[in-house]
Amino acid sequence: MEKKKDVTIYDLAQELGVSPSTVSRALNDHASIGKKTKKAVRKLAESKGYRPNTFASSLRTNQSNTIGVLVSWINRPFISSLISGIEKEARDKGYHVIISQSHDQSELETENLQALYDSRVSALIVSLAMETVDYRPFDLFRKHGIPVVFVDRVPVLQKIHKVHINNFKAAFDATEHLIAQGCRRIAHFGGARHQAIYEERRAGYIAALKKNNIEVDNTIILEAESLSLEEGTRLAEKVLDLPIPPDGIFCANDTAAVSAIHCAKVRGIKIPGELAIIGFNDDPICKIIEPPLSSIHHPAVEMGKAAVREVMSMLDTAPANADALNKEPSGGKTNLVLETHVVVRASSNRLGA
Amino acid sequence: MEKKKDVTIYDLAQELGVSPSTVSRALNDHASIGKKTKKAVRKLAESKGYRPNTFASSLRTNQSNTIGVLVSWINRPFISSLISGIEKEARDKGYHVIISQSHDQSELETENLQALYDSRVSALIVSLAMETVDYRPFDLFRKHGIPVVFVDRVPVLQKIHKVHINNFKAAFDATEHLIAQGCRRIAHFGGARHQAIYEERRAGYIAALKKNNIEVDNTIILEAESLSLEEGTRLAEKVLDLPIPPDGIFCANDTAAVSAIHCAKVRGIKIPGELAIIGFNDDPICKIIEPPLSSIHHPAVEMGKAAVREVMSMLDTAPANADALNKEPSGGKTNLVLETHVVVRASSNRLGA
DNA sequence: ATATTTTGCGCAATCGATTGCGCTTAGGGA
DNA sequence: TCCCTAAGCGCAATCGATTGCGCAAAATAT
Repeated sequence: MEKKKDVTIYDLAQELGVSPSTVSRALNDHASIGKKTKKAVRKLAESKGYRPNTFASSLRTNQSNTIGVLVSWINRPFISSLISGIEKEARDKGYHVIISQSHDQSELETENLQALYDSRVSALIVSLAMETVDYRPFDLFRKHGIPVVFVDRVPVLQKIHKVHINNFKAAFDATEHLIAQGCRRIAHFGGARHQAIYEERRAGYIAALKKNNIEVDNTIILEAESLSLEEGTRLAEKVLDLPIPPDGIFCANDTAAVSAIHCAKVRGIKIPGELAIIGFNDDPICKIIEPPLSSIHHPAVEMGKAAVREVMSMLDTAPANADALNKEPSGGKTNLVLETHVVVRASSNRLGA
Repeated sequence: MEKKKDVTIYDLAQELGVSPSTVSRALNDHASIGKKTKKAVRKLAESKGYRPNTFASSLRTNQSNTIGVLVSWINRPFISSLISGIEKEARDKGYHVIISQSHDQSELETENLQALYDSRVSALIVSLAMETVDYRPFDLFRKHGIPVVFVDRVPVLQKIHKVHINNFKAAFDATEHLIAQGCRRIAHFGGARHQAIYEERRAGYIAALKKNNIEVDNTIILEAESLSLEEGTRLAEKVLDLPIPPDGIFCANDTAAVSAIHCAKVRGIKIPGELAIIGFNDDPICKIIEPPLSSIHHPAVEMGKAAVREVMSMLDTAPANADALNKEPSGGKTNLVLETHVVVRASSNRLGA
């Protein structure tokens, strides 16, 4: 076993008979170093297998070239695709990605926030925990000029950077789709209303009803904590037990929609004939379940990439956080809205178009 | 906006009238510091919101408290659960997790390996890319005494640390289950054979046939590159087009099994009556598809956690990689095999047990 | 009361890369 | 030929935490 001490710029400097500063600048393509010197340094660095010590560099420059990612659960279809996109885009730009999950709990979220801050991430990409209503923990980053970009589950604040979709419109479209299929009594299974995305989906749903002169009936507008399979089942049974059950359901996620389909099938209710159903997210299960589930397609991977690009541009304009004293650090705002569209499948297709 | 210079141990030292060394040792609970001093230091650190600079610490100690994770694709059910487990266990032990994906390409895998090495991860957890047959790039870590633990898709080497399942047995069980259900002509959809897990599953399948005196027919043992939905469909059509189609299929993953189910249904083949099917992984879709898909349950989250625990114990026994000169660094080996079990669902349940 | 440990801390070097400032030398202009 | 500019590099400090060695004061032994 070799004792393989890593080679440093000092080793290179000594071997070339120049100073470490020169080596450093040569490697960083600094303007004040001669062509031939640069070439020589790089060649030797290459041949000796020099690898910069990122700790030393980070210590000096106080930046890590790392993007922190904070999400609820990694093992959810939408989130894992989001992260996949983030990782790819970030790595292409020479950044590392360090992840952590909040398990949808605000407390864990705050802890992880602190940990990510401690590890001096260059920037942060966040999809909020379901519980979160207090955004103050994020000020830690704002105060230090560290870019924060929210994705999907974004706070209801104006002066922040966010990458998301138009939930109102998507929900509106989904609902109008059901209406177009002839539904006149449409239920809605939503998520916690303090989370903007769910409130907006609900609002879009209601707007669509109103526009089409359909009465808004609160007895068929239900709210779930987590929209899990179990909760979906509970909600589905609730509305199907009603004296006048709905003839359509718009679910704020696919999981609950799947439960609804199961429930309906168990009861012998015809889908979409007697009950049309549409979900949200376009998870893989949509194509698997029977009947295939209509849904709102969500550009997960692209959202991840877009978030990274957003982070990069923020990093460019508001450089080192050491300079963050005078200029409002991430004072600007962005509101990147990605496109969604209704994916019509058998669960809601009555017209057979 | 505050200029908020981070507080350092020097600040604390000055304010307390002690030396930085004392502060450092007090914070690290070093034995040679008095009780009262420790208490005082900690209290001040707390009140001033001191946060250690991990770069400085890492530079000095040459270790990052970070675990690198290298997988094929993050957005796959099994992998995302694996990572979820890794993240949780690692963070509980004060480690960060930095992830990267190989997209199942050896080249990208090697690149990411280098990047992870450059970022001086304390240890590495890997699930191989489908393509990978050359394990030499991993020597980089071995040579420097950095623990490497392989998970699930592990190399066919002896002297390494791995956490996986008994693929042979799982496949054997799956196949025997089909046999027990009365199947006598069982097809197998496998993955690339140079990947041990697929070769083992294939071997387990064959062993089960032989043990039950069933002829091994190579025309119904197929191999796929990636076992995707599309490939699954292709393979399914191939065997169902045969003069004597199979009465059972054991798929090396659930995705391909889902395709098989679809194909069979399209052709009006009764499942499980005329064709019993079992998959592998127990992905969420198993419960969703109709009929529900039997599968091999894979403890994904637990595998992730186990891998982290394994890494930790390696870190304990073979401490700093600076000492790695004399003692064979990660010279030992581990072969942690987690339990799997057959989950019987309708797709293979002919006896109605 | 003197000698000997033990306890508690400080000094200063170190980890490797970065960078402001200044010096040297080559080249151009008058 | 002399002065000046700019190109090309080096010096040394710096980032913040860690640690081997050494010293002084307090505690215990003789």
